[in-house]
Amino acid sequence: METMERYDPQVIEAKWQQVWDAEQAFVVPNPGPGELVDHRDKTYVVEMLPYASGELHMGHVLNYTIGDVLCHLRRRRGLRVLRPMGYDAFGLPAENAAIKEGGHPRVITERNIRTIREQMRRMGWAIDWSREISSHEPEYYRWTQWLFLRFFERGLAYRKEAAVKWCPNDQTVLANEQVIDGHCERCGAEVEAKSLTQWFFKITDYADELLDEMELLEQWPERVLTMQRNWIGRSQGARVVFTVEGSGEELPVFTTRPDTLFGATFFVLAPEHPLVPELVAGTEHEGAVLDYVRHAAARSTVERETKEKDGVFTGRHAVNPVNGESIPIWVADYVLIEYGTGAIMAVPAHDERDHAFAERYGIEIRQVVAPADGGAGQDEGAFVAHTENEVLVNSGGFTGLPAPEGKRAITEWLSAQGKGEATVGYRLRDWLLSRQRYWGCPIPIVHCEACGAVPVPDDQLPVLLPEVEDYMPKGRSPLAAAEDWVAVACPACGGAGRRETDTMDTFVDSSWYFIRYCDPGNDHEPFSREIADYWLPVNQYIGGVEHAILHLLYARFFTKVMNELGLLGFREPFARLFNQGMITAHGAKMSKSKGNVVNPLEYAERYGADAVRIYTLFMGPADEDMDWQDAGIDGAWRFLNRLWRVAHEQAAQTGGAGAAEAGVDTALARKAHRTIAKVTDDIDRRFLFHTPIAAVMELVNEIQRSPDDPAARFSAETAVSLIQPYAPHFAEELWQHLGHERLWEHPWPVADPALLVEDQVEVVVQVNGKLRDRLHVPAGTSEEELVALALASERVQAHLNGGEPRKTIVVPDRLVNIVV
RNA sequence: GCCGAAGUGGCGGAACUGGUAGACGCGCCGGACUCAAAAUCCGGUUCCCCUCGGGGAGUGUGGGUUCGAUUCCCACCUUCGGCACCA
Repeated sequence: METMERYDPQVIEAKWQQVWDAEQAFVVPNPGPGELVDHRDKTYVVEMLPYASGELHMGHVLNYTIGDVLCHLRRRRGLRVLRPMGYDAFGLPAENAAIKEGGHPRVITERNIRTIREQMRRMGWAIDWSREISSHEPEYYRWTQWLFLRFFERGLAYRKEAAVKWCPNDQTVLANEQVIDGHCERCGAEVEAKSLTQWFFKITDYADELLDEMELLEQWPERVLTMQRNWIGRSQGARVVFTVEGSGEELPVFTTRPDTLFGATFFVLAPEHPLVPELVAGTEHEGAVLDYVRHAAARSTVERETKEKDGVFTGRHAVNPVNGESIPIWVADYVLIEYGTGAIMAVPAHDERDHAFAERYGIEIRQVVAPADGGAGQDEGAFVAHTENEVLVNSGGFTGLPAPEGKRAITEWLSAQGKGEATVGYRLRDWLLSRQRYWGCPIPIVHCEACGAVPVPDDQLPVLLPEVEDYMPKGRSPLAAAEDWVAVACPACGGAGRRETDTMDTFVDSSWYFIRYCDPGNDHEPFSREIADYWLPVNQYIGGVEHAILHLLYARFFTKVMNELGLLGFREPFARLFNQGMITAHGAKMSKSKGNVVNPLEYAERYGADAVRIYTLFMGPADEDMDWQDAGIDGAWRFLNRLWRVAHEQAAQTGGAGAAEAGVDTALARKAHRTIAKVTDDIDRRFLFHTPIAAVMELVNEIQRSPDDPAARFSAETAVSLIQPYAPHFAEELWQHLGHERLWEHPWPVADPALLVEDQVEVVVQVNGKLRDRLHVPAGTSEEELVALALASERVQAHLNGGEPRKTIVVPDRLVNIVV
C-alpha cells in the first residue's frame, strides 16, 4: 500500500499559481476584427473593483470567489470569458488613510495596491492581469478628463451656485447621494448647508431614462431597482402659478395634489427663497422675517428636520389662481429651497405638515376632499388622510368631481388660463462632482476673466495632478497652493488664466472603468467602440448592495451619455447584477473597533486559499448576509481532505490515466451524473453557490461508502472536476495525480440524460394525505399497479379501517394518496 | 409613514413547477482504532408519547383553497434593509 502524501495547501497553491502565471492561463486577448461581430460565445464578468485604502477583506473574498466560480465554469463550457481587475485609487478614503499614516497619498495608495494585488494572487482568482488598471494613473484619468470635457461641451457638466452639503470634517462638499441621514457617508460627521459655486453633472436630465430604461434590467435584484426608483422619486403633479397681491409678481409652486387647490389657506416660502427680502423690504415685518431667515440658516439640517415646525408671517398675501382668494404668505424652514420651486401652497386639511403648522398658528383648515360615501372626516379642522373614492367638496365649479378627475380638470383649467400646467417633480438632484481635496482627478478647466470657464484642449490632456507640499484638507482645494500650476494661459484667448483647483468625486472615476478594461492600453481614445461593443454590456456584474444607488446610478448615467456621444452602442452597462450579502463575524458586523475582523489571508495561511474559498461560499446563499464561524472552515477543510483521500484511493486502485470508466451504469454512476446536472444548473441558472458544494459532498460520501463500485474512479474524477471552480489548486493537483492535465481548460462535464433517472424508485403511500408506507418499485410502474400495491399494504389497510377508498391520486414514480 | 426582502431543528441552511420537511455542513451523543491524545472511520441527533411494532405534533400567528401547502390566497406579528419635512 503506497503511503499517501498529506494534503498540503501551501505547497500546492504556490505550485499552481506559478503554472498559471507562466502560462498566462487566464489572459484573454481581444478578438480580431472579423470576430468582433459575434457575441454569442463571449461572456464578460465584472466584479466591483476594490478600493485601494486598505487590505482585502471578507467582502472581497466573497465577491471575487463568486466571480471566479462563474468564470471557471463558463470558460470550461467553451465561452470566451473576460475577467479583468483594477483599483479605485483616488478619493477621500485613500487620502484620509494617507493622512493618518503621514505619507504622500500616492505612495500609500500604491503600496496598498501592491498588497491587494499580492493578496488577490494568493487567493488564486483567475484574473486577466494583462488588463489591470488603476484610476489614479495618468493613463487612466486622462480619459476621465476627456469624458468630462465631452460632458461639458454638451452642457452636461456645468457650474452653479447652489445650496450644497458640506462635510466639516472632510472639509469638502458632498453629493446628495453621499449624505446618509444628514451625515457624511464616509466619516459620519453631521453635514452642514452652504451656498457655494460648484461643478455638477446634469443627471436630472436623465431622470426619466434612468427610470424607464430599468426595463432593460430584468436580471437586477428587485431591491436595487426599488432603491433607485425611490431615489429618483418621480412624482406627477402640476405647476400652479400664484401671484403676489399688490405687485402681481409670480409665485409658482409644485404640487402633487392640484385637486386640493381650493383648500389652500396659506402660502409658504423657504427661508432661502430669493423673493423673501424683497417682499418684506421696508415693512413692519422686515425685521422679524430677516431674523427668522438668519436663524434658519444657522440651524443644522438635522435640527431643521427634527424640531417643531415654526415660521413667520411676511405681512404679504398671495392670490390663488382658482378662486382669486388672498392667502397669507409665511416663511418657514419646513419648506426646502432645493425641491420644487422652494415655495408651496399649504393645504392644512390634506397635508400633515401644513396641518401641524396651521394648528400652531391658528390658520383656517378647510376640507375640500371627502370620501364619496359622505362618511368620515366632515368635522371642520381635522386632517383627512388620503383614501380611495374621494370627491371634491367646497371647490367651486369642480365640486362633486371624483378626486382623480378633479386633479385633471383643475390642471386643465389652469393650463387654459395660463396659470399652470401638468408637470413632473423629481427627488433626484444634479450630481455635485467637485471636491475641495487633493487626491482626485483634476478638473480640466481654465478660468479666464474674459472667456469664463474654458476647457483644456484634448491634446493637452492629461492635466496632471501637481505635487504640493501640503495636501491637508482646509476647506479649499490644496491644489490652489500650487501657484506655478494654477497660473496658465487661457486656451481660448491666451490671456492670464487660472486652473480649476477642485478635483473630481471618485465616483466619476469608477463610472466607466468597466469599459476601459476592454481596451486598457488605448492611448488615442478612452476605448475602441468596436471592442467595447463586443464585450459589453457586462453579462454579469457582481458587488455589494452598498452601491445600489451611488455607483450603479452614476455608471448607468455615464453609459447613457456615452451612448448619445456615439462612443457606445448600448444604453445600459450591466445586463445582470448580483448583490452578494454581507459577512458578519460571530454574529456581529465586522469592525476594527470591535476587534472582530476576520482576515481571510490569515485563514488562507492556516487552511489554504481553497478551504477559505469553499467555506465562504458554503456558508449560505451568496445574496444573503452570512455569519463567519471558525468551526465552519474546519468543515471545509475536512471535506477537502476526504476528497483528497478518496481520489488517492481510486488512483492507487485503478492505476493511471484512462482508467475512469464513464459508461458503466451503477447507482454510483447515476449519482455522479445527477451531481453534474445539479452543480451546473445551480451555478449557471439559479445562481446558487452553496448547494453545489453540498451536492459534491454527497457524491464524495457515496464514493467513500462503495469504493469498489465500477464507477468509483469515474465518480471521484467527476467530483474533482466539479469542485475545480471552487478549489482550483486542490482540484488541479488531484487531476494530475489521477493522470490528467490542465483541468482549468478541460471541458466541463456533461450529464448523460440516460443516467439522470433512477430505475428503482421509492413511491410514498399516503392515506388522507398522511404518510403510511413506502413502495420500492421499478420506475415507470403503472398507476393501476401502484394503487394495487398500495392497497395491498398491511399498514395502509390498518389505516383504512375497512373504509372504501373514495378517491386515489397517483403521481407516477412519486406518490399514491388514498382518500377515504 | 412609504417601499423592499425575509421568518424552517441547538446553529448555518436544503426542499427549483403544490407531492417523503430538515439534504449538506457545524455542534452534540455513542462506538471503533490508540497506552493515550489528535486525526480518521461507523452509528445516532426536529419535538412529544410509547415496552417492541408504532402513534401524535411540527416550517412566525390566525384563517382559506386543495386529496395534499414551507410552497398558492387573505389578514396579522416580528426582524432586517432602503427612503423620508420631497409638497
